[in-house]
Parts: sequence; C-alpha cells; structure tokens
Amino acid sequence: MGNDEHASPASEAWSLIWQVFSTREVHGRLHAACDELGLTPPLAKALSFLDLEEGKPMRVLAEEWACDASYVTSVVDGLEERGIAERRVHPTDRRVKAVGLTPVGVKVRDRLQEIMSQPPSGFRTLSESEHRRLRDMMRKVIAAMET
Amino acid sequence: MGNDEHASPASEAWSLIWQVFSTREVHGRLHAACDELGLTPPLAKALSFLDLEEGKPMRVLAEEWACDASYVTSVVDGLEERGIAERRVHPTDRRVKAVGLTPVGVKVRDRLQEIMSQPPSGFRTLSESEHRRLRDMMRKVIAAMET
DNA sequence: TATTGTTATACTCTATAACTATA
DNA sequence: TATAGTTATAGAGTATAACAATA
Repeated sequence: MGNDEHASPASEAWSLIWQVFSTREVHGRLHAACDELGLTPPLAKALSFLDLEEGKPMRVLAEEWACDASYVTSVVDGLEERGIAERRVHPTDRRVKAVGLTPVGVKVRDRLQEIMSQPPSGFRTLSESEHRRLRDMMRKVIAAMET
Repeated sequence: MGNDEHASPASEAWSLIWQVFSTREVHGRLHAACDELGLTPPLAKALSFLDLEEGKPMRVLAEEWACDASYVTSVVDGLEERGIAERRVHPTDRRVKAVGLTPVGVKVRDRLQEIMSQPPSGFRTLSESEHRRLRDMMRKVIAAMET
C-alpha cells in the first residue's frame, strides 16, 4: 500500500477504500457491535443480509454468502438460539425452509446497521457536499453491481 | 441495507461502501488471488501489511493486526514456509525478530496488490473525473486516520 | 432420481496459558 | 523482574461427505 504507482485513479481509489477497511478503527467497531449485541462476526454478517422479514430459503443464503449449505445450517442455528431469526416451512415445498427475522431480530439488525453505518473518523475531513457526492457515486456503483 | 433512512449522507456513503465489500465479486477476487498465489486469506491480509523490506518486530505486527502474539507466530511461519518473508534478528536486542519480505515476497505482494486494486465492476459507471474525485477524497480520509 | 437441508467429521483460523530466552 | 517470541492446547469458523426427507 505504500508508494506504488497505480494504473489508474479508479484503482488507487479502490485500494484506498480497502485501506480504510484494514484500519483497527473499523475492525474495532465491528467487534464492539458484536459484543454489545451478543453476536459473533459471522452472525453479524449473516444478519445484515437478512433485511427482509419474508424469509429466504437456506439454499439461496448459501448462494448469496458463497458458502456451503452445512455452514448455513450452523449459522441459522446460532441466530435461532438468540431469537433473532426463525425457520419457516415453505407452503408448497416442504423440503425448503425459509429463514426470516423475528421482531427481536429486526431490532438487533437495525441497531447493528446504526453502529456500522457510522463513518470512520477520517470522513470528518470531507465537506458536506463531498459526502453527498461520495454517496451519489456509491449509489451508482452499487446499482451497477449484482448485490 | 435496504430501504433505511440514513442519518446523513456520510453514513449512507459508508454503508454503500460496505455493501460493495459484501458482494460475491469482491470476495471472489480475493479467493482467486489466493488460489493463484498459493496463499490463504489471512496470509494475504498479512502480506499486504508487509510492504516494507526492512522488517517489523512481531510484537508490532500483533499490534497492527490487533491479534494475539501467538497468532503472529503461526502466520509468519506460513509466510516463511512459502519463502515470502523471513525473520531477522535485531542487531542490539536479540529477543526481537524483525519480519521482512524476501525478493520473492516482494513479487508476490506486488501481484496481490495488482489483483486486489482492480476496482469492482460497478466503478465503470463513474466517469474519469469522478474516479479522480473519489481518489482525492479517499486520500484525504486515509491521511486523517491512523493506519 | 434429484433436491433441500442436517449430521458427523475434519481442517483452518485464532486466542489463552504456560514456557524459553534475552534483557 | 519484565519483555519478545514460541509451544501446547483449546475453541471458533468453515468445508466435505454421507445421510434423511421430500419432490
């Protein structure tokens, strides 16, 4: 990350973003949030994908998280133990279980989002209009990507 | 991540950045890089911190990575086995071991950086001048943060 | 027979505690 | 005595393979 010549402004920008994620400040905030909410980092990550109250089949979650189905089982077990999510049987296909948030889960997810969306300290050097431009750029980037 | 009202443009921007990191595309690229270079994700992460050829004491690495000293030992073992890094004894204090990259390690680190700095696909919706503005903003953010 | 999810198992990642060597 | 690093060990996190139930 030091004094490298970057091929383009885009790649330098992206490397810098990566660097922000590598700071102890950002990692520390995730740990603090987990401690407060009684979660582990993987559970927190899983939770942030579960923003809809209508459930998602576990197989879909395995696809979205790019992990093995058996791991989805253990993660959903963890969320269920905490009363955050629940398995619901699919009306027509009794094999599939849809995972949805409980009312408690919605609260936990919102609180997690509240903590993690707090921008890192370095953002304070940007003006309000820069914040807006950054936001607008990232909206465009996200819109152009498959979640 | 969905339809939440954000407290400020800054926090929405930061949430969106987080979202980009959660995509399969970004995670997939890290995995591909690891496969190509014969690394595991933790080793790759460690390597990216080791950008200087002059070594860092392991205790300093434990501090930077916010992990236990014993874990630094195992990670450095992994890097040494691959010929990427080496321990060097401190000239005056024979207790401390400075970890530095080998010539091979420098090559691996550069290649890793080359792969990971490739911006995610969504960046293509931004103009060249937006890329530069994004880069400039992130430079300011990083400058204002403690690595 | 193919598909969804679980169980059993093992391997990787990471921390805690006890230890060795040097200061 | 205090500090840098290692070893032994245990606990998370994650995958692979064999399995049960449903389609």
